[in-house]
Amino acid sequence: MSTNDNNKFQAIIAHAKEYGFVFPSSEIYDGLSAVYDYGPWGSELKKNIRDYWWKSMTQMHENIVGVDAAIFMHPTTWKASGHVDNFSDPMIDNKDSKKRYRVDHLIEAHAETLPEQESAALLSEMEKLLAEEDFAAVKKLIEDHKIKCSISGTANWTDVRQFNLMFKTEFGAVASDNQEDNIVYLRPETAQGIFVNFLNVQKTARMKVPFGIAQTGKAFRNEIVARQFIFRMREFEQMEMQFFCRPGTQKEWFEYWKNARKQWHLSLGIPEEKYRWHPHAKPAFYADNAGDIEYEFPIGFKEVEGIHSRTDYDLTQHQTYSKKKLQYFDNDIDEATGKPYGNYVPYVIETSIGLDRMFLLILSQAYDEETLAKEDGSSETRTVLRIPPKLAPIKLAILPLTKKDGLPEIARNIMNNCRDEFYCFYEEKDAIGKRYRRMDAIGTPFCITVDHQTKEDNTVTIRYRDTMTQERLPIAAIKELVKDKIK
RNA sequence: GCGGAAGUAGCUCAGUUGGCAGAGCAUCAGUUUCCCAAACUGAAGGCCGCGGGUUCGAGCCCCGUUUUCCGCUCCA
Repeated sequence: MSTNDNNKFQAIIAHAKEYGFVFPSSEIYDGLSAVYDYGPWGSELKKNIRDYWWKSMTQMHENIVGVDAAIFMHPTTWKASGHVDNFSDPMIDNKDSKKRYRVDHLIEAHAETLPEQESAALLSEMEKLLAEEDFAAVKKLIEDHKIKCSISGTANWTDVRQFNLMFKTEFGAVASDNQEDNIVYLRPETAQGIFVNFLNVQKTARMKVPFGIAQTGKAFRNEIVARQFIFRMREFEQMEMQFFCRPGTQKEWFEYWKNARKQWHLSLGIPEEKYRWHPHAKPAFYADNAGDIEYEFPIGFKEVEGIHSRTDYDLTQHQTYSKKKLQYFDNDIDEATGKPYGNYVPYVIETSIGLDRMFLLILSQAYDEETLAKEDGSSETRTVLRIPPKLAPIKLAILPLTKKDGLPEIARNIMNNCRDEFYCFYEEKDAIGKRYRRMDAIGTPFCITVDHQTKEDNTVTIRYRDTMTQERLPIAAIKELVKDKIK
């Protein structure tokens, strides 16, 4: 990462706050670490990205429908998904080397150096203590076995700490005698809300495999370190689609979605060379193929979207834990046997994109400090957000050149005529140049200016954000022109 | 969580050896302005992150704390 690019990242963060896109959460109380709020133009931009994704998934695919599942889910959901067991790893730090270890990895590595019997005894003791969450005893176990850090060679350890990646909260007003009964989790991914509704959706919307279920919504992960602005937050929004297909066809569907998702990104006019496909060398245990779509942020190539072939893992797990059949009866004829494919648990291809990351992607791609040569030979800087018009928070600014001679009235009429189709913004304060630059800074792609000629022939000028060029056009043509450009 | 740096007006930043809290831009009111951050006049804006300490006196020195950034660490 070059210093320059880091400066650009800092500039984007400052710009996002200054112009009402993203604020630190609870800022008057000194903020809350790694939590952010979206401001007036940020919430519009975020909504537009979400809408664009939603429409491209549901409206544009006859075999994909949406759901909006609750954030709270039955606690067993997370036992079935594996999050309860795999999403909390006790850690320990060596005070000398500052190296952090997962406790189980540290002890297992030591066990491998021991004779078989001792090794087995150590591991069973470790598992017993971890299951009881007796971390003081786990630390004693490490000390008693004189387990050392491979870097510092010392056994100078911190206490064992647990990092639960899922947030817990209490459910219901009255505390139960058994507190465990009251615990619910804030979902760490939206996907499970889709899986548990698999049959509800399939039956009620009369979907036939292959089909997909889309969902957008908040998810929560108590990251050990959450940083880099809105790139890694503890509360974030996902846009996920789970695509259910016949077992054996998952490879071709994986390729299909990998390509389709790439095309979605390119449809926003973002250059292909800013993207990279990163295949996972070792996919998670439940997946048979996985990879990420990475984008070159100012802080380097980072994951924006993951595409995973999740096999039948999730549905099978929920089937086991719920004791409910989660199968699909496929009436299509298998050419190999001449009979219907029959009952099976579908395989799943997941596409999962971070809405906040996509937001940061759009900002990173759009942010530009353009140097303009002035007539007197000097130069000035124009800060402009080249947001794709279809995603821009404000589509059209309507500006009377002066605030008298009846120009504001004409501008107001144009505003009233257009605002039901797209987001318009009216402003009569300050010199026209300053108003143009303010619109540049929040990414408004088009500005209409009403001048004295308007009173004579009902024409106005339209000024384009990216080129700063202007054209004259009749008032009657404005609405269609903008609608066409934001399509 | 560890190490380093930083926190002064809405924003960007000055602030001398420890001696009255400052500028530009932005904001508000008014005048003037016919196309790219215009000019003039005036106004408002501050617990100098927070809490202690040293001192006659602290934005400045010391300790603690918090937030942010950078580097580790972690990451389905």
